[in-house]
Amino acid sequence: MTSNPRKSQSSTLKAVDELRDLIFTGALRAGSDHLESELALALGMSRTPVREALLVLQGQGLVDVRPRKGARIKPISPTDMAEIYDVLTELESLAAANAARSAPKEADLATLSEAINDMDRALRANDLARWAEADEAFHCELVRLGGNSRISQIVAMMSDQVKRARLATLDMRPAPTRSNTDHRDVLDAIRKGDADQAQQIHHAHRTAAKEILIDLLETHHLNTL
Amino acid sequence: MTSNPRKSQSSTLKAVDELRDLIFTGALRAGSDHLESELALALGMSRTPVREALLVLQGQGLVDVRPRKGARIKPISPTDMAEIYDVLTELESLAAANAARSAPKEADLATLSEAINDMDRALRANDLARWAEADEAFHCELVRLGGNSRISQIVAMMSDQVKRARLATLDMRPAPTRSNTDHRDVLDAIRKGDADQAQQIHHAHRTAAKEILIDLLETHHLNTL
DNA sequence: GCCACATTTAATGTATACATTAGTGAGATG
DNA sequence: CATCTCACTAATGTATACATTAAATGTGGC
Repeated sequence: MTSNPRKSQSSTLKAVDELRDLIFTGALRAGSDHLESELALALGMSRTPVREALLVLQGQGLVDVRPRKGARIKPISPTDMAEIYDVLTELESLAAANAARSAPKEADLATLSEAINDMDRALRANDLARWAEADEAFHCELVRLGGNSRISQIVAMMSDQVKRARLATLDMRPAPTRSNTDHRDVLDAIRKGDADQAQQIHHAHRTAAKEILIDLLETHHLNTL
Repeated sequence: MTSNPRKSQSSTLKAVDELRDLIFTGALRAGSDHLESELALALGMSRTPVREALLVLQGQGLVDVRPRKGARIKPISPTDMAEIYDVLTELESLAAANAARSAPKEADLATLSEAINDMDRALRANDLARWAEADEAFHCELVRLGGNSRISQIVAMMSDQVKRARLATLDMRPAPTRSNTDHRDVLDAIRKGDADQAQQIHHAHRTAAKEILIDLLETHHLNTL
């Protein structure tokens, strides 16, 4: 029973998935233009599902569909990064507060705790890619615990928009050891049910991350990642 | 030169506009299902642009496309309302703070000020529909002044999701006179450049609105607006 | 009379043909 | 030589034909 659930997906959904992958990995470079027919050929399907997929991706802020110029893979500027991190900061820390207020049982915090441990292990192994993965899992789970599905959705969308830029700058950043202390502190605050503290710590955590990233982009003149 | 810009729009965009109108006015009732072919017939176009429009509307959280059951107009429950207002509260008050920090000139605040006056006039004339319109203009402009385009986008999307429910409950609510004092206070705080105060007042303003609405929905058992 | 299964059907999913149109470049013209 | 026009091209936008498939319906066996 190793059936691949993707097998039964519609071409449109497959196109969305595959295009997202191509965008995240940089196979479709930021700022580049792509005709519908070109993408259809590459994905082995007709233009119809590709068009539909591009509409979806446009809704997710990943591409701009520009008639007769092709779909442009949206680049991320330092300004974009600042906008997105401001949204993430605000909504994630609200989620952290709500998570604390919801008085979760220890079992509910297992995933969060595991993500923190994963980050520790990844850091010790100097495996930044794996650290990034666990970091994303942490933030995703934290927001889920907040219990607001719209916040989860928005945070996922904003995270996707900066995913490429985050990966590209991963090895330019100082080792995120401080980051993990923050994560543990947030978890502790949630355990204690201290909503204000959870919110405050997470807010500071994200604000710091924002500043590091923006500085990085600006000093390296990375204006279109 | 009274050319209608809509005239040149694609069918897909026209379909998006028209379907949104039908949803907001309630012509397409919350919770109802609609086949692609039915909508295509109603809009006088083929299924292709209707399908594309439905994908866009699904991205905006206004419909759910469910294979073989038709597109369902998403209803709003009290829980949805709470989720959405929490997002609006958080992001709008951040925008208010940023607007205050941006030290806008008086001319930049003209639209905001005008919206407040409109609300006053509408209240005196007992014209709730016009008050609602001006209220929306106020919130929209406030967020625009915050200078974060993603916040504008998200706020617009969340507002759209509750638009029907807000209109439907308009004449059940107490006269929003307190609301307008809040608006003026927020504007004053922005004028003074007091970011914290702007944020705090607006936060309280939205939180109060949330509680009034949720109470209303629950006492009237309006579970699927 | 009820359940399992085949058959039908109605809706979506996809490909393709066709219509439309923005951009391009050649040629004429000042 | 610059520029304007017009036809052409290539891309999107739209309709339609066709493939697929989930649900509904009926049929036979038990």
